[in-house]
Amino acid sequence: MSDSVEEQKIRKNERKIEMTEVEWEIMRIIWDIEPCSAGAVQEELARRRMSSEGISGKAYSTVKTTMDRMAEKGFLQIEKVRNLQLFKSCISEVDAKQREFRKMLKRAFNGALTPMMQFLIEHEGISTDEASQLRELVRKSEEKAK
Amino acid sequence: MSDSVEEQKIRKNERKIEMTEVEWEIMRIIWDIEPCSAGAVQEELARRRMSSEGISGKAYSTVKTTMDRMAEKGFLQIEKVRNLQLFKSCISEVDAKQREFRKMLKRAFNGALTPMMQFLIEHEGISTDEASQLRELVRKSEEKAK
DNA sequence: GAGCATATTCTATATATGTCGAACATGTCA
DNA sequence: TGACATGTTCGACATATATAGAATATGCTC
Repeated sequence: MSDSVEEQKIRKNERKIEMTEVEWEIMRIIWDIEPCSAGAVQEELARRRMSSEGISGKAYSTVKTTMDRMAEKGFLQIEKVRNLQLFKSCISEVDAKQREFRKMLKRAFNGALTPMMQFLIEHEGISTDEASQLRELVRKSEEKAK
Repeated sequence: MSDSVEEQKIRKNERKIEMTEVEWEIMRIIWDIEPCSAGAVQEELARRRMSSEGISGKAYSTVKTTMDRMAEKGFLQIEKVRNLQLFKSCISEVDAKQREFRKMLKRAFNGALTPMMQFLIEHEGISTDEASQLRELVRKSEEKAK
């Protein structure tokens, strides 16, 4: 029994949305320069990759295809101006970070913050500086909560 | 110009190793009951999925295929006993957590801890309880570092 | 030794992702 | 108006992942 087109669409929209590495690279650029064309993103991507890791960029069509797919997934929004397309983000940076963080937390720490913190201190070599900074942050947040 | 088989193998081994969601599910079980057979993992997976999310398990062959691939990737190790295979983990829980955490940190926070902490306090609604617990942890870690 | 239970291997499909070339469209400027 | 620069669309292929049925092997029990 094959599903109807409708059912497939529903499944498609319901499917868990995760950003891949390349998608993150693109999103970061979009957040910086939106609204922008695919070409602009492709160039900026090449620039960043070159300067940060010395690796080559990607072909225009590669970037464009990825961006089109991101639009389908609801990460991006396309606005037509004449025959051009301008891309804008549909999710905020905060939102994306939150999703990424929570995914990690769920996978690796059963969704709980405290065990993660414990882990950080035990295994991630949190520096004294970072620790006191952290303590400061926590103190402030406690104050604010009062 | 196509690559030689050797080159393909090298690329294969060099490729970035990430655990997918299903692989995490399986790894968690392995860490708990290793050394173990694929069948045992499949049964335990069904049990956990049912009790935690009320969703169905997966066919034996699905689990087995995934586990074989995990062995290829170096997550698992197969030990033959007669005609049976016993699986063991090749990476520790700590190691896996570390990888997952760092991947998230790199993607979403440019690899730096402090911005992540800031983010947590601002957006993840760290509770007063968690905050003081955290503060306690930090205090202890500072003492130890002395 | 025949058959059952269990395990392994092989094969196959669908979807996602990464990658890109080629063809086609169109606004601009000499 | 015709060439060029820039964009868009289409199609294609490789690999990864998720999924699972079918065929095959084999140890054990009666």
